[in-house]
Amino acid sequence: MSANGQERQPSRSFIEEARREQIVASAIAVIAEHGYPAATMGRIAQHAGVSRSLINYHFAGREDLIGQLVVDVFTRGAQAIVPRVETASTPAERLAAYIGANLDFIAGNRRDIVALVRVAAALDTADGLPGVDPAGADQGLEYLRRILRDGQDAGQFAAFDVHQMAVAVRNVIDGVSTQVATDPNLDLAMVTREVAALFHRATRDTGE
Amino acid sequence: MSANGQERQPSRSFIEEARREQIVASAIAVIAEHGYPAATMGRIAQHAGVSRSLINYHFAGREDLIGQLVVDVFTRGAQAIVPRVETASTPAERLAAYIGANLDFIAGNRRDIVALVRVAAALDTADGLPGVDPAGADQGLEYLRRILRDGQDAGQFAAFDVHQMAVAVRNVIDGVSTQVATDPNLDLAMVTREVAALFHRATRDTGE
Amino acid sequence: MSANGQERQPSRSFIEEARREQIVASAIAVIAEHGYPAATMGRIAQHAGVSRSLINYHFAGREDLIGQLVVDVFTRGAQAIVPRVETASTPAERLAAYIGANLDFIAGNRRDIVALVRVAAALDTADGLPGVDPAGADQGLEYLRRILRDGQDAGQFAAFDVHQMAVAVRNVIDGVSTQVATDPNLDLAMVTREVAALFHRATRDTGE
Amino acid sequence: MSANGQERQPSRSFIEEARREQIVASAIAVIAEHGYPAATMGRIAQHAGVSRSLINYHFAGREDLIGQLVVDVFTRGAQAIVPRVETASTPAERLAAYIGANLDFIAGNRRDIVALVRVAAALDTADGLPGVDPAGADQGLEYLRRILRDGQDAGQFAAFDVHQMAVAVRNVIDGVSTQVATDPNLDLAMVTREVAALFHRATRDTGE
DNA sequence: CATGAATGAGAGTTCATTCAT
DNA sequence: AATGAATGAACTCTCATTCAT
Repeated sequence: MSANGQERQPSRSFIEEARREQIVASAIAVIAEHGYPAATMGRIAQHAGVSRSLINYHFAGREDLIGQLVVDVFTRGAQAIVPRVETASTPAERLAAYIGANLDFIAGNRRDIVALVRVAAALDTADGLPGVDPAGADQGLEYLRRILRDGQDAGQFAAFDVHQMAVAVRNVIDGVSTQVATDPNLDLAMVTREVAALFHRATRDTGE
Repeated sequence: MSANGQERQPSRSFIEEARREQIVASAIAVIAEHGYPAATMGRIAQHAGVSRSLINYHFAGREDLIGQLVVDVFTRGAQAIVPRVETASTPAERLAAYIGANLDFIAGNRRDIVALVRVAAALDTADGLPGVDPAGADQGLEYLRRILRDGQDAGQFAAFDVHQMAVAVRNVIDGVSTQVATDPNLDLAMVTREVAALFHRATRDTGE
Repeated sequence: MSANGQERQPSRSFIEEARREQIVASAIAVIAEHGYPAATMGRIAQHAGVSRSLINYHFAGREDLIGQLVVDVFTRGAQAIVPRVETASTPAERLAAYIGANLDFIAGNRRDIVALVRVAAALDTADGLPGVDPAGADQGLEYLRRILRDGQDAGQFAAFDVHQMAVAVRNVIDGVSTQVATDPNLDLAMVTREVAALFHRATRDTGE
Repeated sequence: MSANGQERQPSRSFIEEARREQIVASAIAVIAEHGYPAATMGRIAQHAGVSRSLINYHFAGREDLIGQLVVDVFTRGAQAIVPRVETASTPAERLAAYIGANLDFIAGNRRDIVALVRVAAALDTADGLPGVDPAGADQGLEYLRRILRDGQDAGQFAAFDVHQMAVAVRNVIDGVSTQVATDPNLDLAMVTREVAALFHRATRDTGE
């Protein structure tokens, strides 16, 4: 029998958990280095130094593995970002914290982010696949929308469409991920300042 | 002897040109409807009502076909956008015109844009593929950078990093393409107003 | 595109028809010689001297190929048997003709029969697969039942259960196929006499 | 060191014997319910509630397990059938007893029989496998042949070929197993009467 | 200009089996 | 006595591409 399965076994052995993480890490590495289409089970296994079968032993299949990868990076991202946002008090500070925390996370997890972006691009391209967005992404967006809505309610932000502004913020952040994928030497500190300033100007209420 | 080839044969017969366009159009349709991974040569051929072999006769291979697709949409986009930008006089108007023209083109060519976005996502992911960006995209960015630089030189725009602002504008615009791919009923007129306003506020010099 | 497909194309090219028959023949040969489980696509292709892909080009998949095999042998069998039964006039003669024609067909098509029997055994073992029986086999049985029923109605046959007798006749005949599969030197002429005599005695009305 | 092996270790511990029977029973259950091809080691282990490895610990391999299954059912069958035949005195009665005992055993052990039939079908199909027949089946047949030969010697049976008649009897009986596998509601009492009557008429000497 | 026939490479998955613990 | 972890072989199928016609 395999160690994975439809029915979640509540407890996974230590060694299994380690292998799963190792394999997910290999998937991230291969995707970041060679691109999503090149991330075949064979290459991932090779990178992990294990047999192809072992991946199918620990995961229900390719889809399951990729799904775990997304959950993995997503979860770590949320854990890094949310606390920082929560420490800020005013909406404007929260927005800046959101942007800063996101870009810091990108800076500290370049490969993971590159992999995530590429997977996301490939997944929402798929025919019938629900991808990861409907649940995860929209939940992330809502978090951002709330910050913006709070700012408008507090009279600190201008009268823009909250959803479109949130989408813009996310697109710019995600775009930085892509930049990172292309240029490994990108000065993320500078980028953070610029992006934060951009949206500071774009959101503040100037009484116009 | 084949009619395609890396080395551009200066003249292509009328019927050949027609076939090429027909096939590119089919590729666009299939990618837009079923996603990039599902866009196999077989399905594209089927949609075009021709044999698979014919695609290989008219194009040097899959890569060539996709490349032509990108060039095709890109070229049409540039032809629609540049003239509108040129009619505007001040940098702020030119920026607004750039955004408006882009989103109008997206609105009027939803399927082409969806296909382009999906291809781009898959391509910059590819291993050794040069993609289409290095040449095309950077050229497009430079056009945008010049608008912004002119605005700063004229003292109308604030002191932001020109490259990062240009990237942000493009990412927001490209993000709209993705939104269009997901939600076919998106109100693009509203989106255009919001995006234009966003970058108007983000770029203007407020003397701060 | 492949030459097979869900939608039956009414006309198949000559060369295609030839290839299909050749591949089916190879499948029969491999199954007869090495058994059904050993009849992988690879071995069938190898026996036919073609590539594995070609089988998938001409057939929709393994299932389709095996299905064609069954239909093929079944059809040839019916064409060999029915006419001979029809020339007989009395039910007893028709029953004898049925048995004789069946065993003659088995004798003349040993390998095909062996393959058919093995496939049938493997198929009706499969979990959800309808196999080939529901349609084909029951239709064959009904043919036999009619002969027996006619004999009873005409007062020539004893009062046995028609269905069970028909099943018995078929099982004995199919058993001979299995014997043939095991012992290639079986004297089928003798077997034919014995089986015919057996069912002659078993069916005739002795007024008991 | 494993507890199984080709070389029979004279004594098997109690617990080991219990495990072996449990596993064989699970194999029977899985084959009867899901068919032979679906009866993988994994599914058998799962049904038995043990690990896959344990099966390989108690048996020399898949082949060994299946072989034990056949021997198991075969042995139980012989133990149920032979005594009943031995109580009968005349050859005709013995033949009837043989048929009746066989069908009764089938009736009382439907699942085991279904599994046995399916395994047999798959096995005599196998490439190099000796199957179980050469030894077991022929021994069973010989038992039947002796009954028939005795009947002819005693002048009670007609002058048919003893081997072919024996084969026919077995095929009809085995065919009933297949019927049982297909139709769980089969009226076996009726079938027993019909089959017994069939071979009574087919074997008796009518002085023709 | 266009096609049908054919191929080879490679993908994901399943399975019986082994081995250290 | 029993297991979890791991493997290697094999299988079916898809796809871009080639070539003779």
